[in-house]
Amino acid sequence: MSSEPRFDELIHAPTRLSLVSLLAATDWADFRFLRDSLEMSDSALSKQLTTLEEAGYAEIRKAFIGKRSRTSVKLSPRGHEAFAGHVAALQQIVARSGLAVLPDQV
Amino acid sequence: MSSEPRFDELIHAPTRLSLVSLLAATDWADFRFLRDSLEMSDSALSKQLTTLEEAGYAEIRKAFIGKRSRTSVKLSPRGHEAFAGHVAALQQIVARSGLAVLPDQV
DNA sequence: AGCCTCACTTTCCCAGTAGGCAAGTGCTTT
DNA sequence: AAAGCACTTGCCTACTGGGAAAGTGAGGCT
Repeated sequence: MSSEPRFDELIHAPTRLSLVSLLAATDWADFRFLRDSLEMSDSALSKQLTTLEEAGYAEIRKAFIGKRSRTSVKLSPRGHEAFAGHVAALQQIVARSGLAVLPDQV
Repeated sequence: MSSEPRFDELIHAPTRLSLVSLLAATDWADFRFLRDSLEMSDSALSKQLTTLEEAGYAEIRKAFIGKRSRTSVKLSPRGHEAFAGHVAALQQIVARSGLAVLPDQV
């Protein structure tokens, strides 16, 4: 299920690439988990999540676990699409270097 | 010969990633070839090449082909190292998602 | 009620970046 | 002498990401 290559500037930015990649691997991931895994500040993460949400790449859910609020996020289908497309674009770029032969999930 | 993963911000920037990747595939590449392949302006390319040179990632050679000057560039060993390291870092990041940038080294 | 904490969010600010455009450089050609 | 080629440099503007700190809303404590 390889997507069409489509370089996505929004996803490419270093922190977002890590973030999206992590989200792609999980279902709902919660704020603290992401913040700690990526070692970023609350504000930086919050802003990036908002960015992803506004792009339609992520869904943000605020739920109450017990009495404390917890924010969780997951990639939307569009987010998954975009990520896969971006990775395909990276493959294509890198392939030019001879470093990699395109895998194409043979 | 896979390098140690080492995310390189300098290489990561979109245009430079394409540029370095292209350089990694060639030996000496000339200015016009790069400019046309990457569809960038003279000034943008010139600046990026200077950036790569200052980082020690590229060598710039000005030669005279006939009577006209030609500028060519090639990745230095350090540049190759950094690029390979960066690709490995991307691979590592993306691997978390279950996708792959590189085919082998599963 | 008033104050504190938790879990983020938002605002303000700033440094860094990339690229367009225009002018400059060095050499050659007419 | 003027124009052209092959870049290079300077100027400027738009945009970005992150730190610091104040703000928000719900729950707890006394």
